[in-house]
Amino acid sequence: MKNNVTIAGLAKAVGVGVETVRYYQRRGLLEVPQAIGAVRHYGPDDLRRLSFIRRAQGAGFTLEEITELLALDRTEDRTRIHAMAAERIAALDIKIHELEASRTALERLRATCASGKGGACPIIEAFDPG
Amino acid sequence: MKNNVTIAGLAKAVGVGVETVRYYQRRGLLEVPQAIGAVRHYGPDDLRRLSFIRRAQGAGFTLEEITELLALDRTEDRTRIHAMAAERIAALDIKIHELEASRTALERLRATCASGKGGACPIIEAFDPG
DNA sequence: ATAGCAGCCGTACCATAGTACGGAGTCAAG
DNA sequence: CTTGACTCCGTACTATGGTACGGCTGCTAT
Repeated sequence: MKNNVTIAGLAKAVGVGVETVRYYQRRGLLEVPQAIGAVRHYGPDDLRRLSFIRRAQGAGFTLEEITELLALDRTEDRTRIHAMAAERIAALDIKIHELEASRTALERLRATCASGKGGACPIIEAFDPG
Repeated sequence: MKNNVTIAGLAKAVGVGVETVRYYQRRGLLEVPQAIGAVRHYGPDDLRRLSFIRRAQGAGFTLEEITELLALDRTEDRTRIHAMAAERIAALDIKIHELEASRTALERLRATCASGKGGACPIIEAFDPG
């Protein structure tokens, strides 16, 4: 488990900014590693943790929830983890359906307004039956 | 086209707060109707417009984009409308796939951590192959 | 006619998730 | 042994989309 990159390397590996990493440290999502000399060095653990944060955000968890998930990872409170996962899946299902409905409405709008000219292209009505 | 509700009625009809309606007025998304006496009254047009704003938000348009859409509704610039719809559909497709991938990962996590006790319940790894 | 709720207005404040900035220290190469 | 890039740190600022507050006024019911 060699610790060999500094903050910029870590950030780049996950596609975030240095300031974002520091922000996560401040919020307690990432721990601040021991400095070798005056500069911190990061290893694979930090990388996996940071990747996880990003993916969890993609799943719709807030940073606060992710903080809790990371804490749960240490305690292994399965009940709570299970509940949080289930809750998020339910929210995702709703969201996905909403987005699909929006997509349908937009597709309809696109089709209606595709022809060159003349006639109605009713934006406001486009979402009505959605 | 009778104008018969005040701001609270309008807000309630769409499920937003009065302050939100006022906020949209300030941003130019909703026009401020003529006051009858000192109080504004809102009609079906305002209702449709406000509903549209909410639905468009649901489709992922920002308030700024919605402002543009509402302007386009007057000019009927089909090309621009078409482009905005297409752009948003593309973004929705990406988003929907992301959420579906997240859902799969969460489902896996939920399954893994469902059993009562013992063994790993690896939260951080849950999203890895996702 | 008067209490009290609604509406109106401007301004201020909130949450979330960063992003920027400026100064000081540090490390590695030329 | 200096230059330049990078790090560290605290603080401040940003964007987005609201939400709250307080003073004033005017409509309505009792």
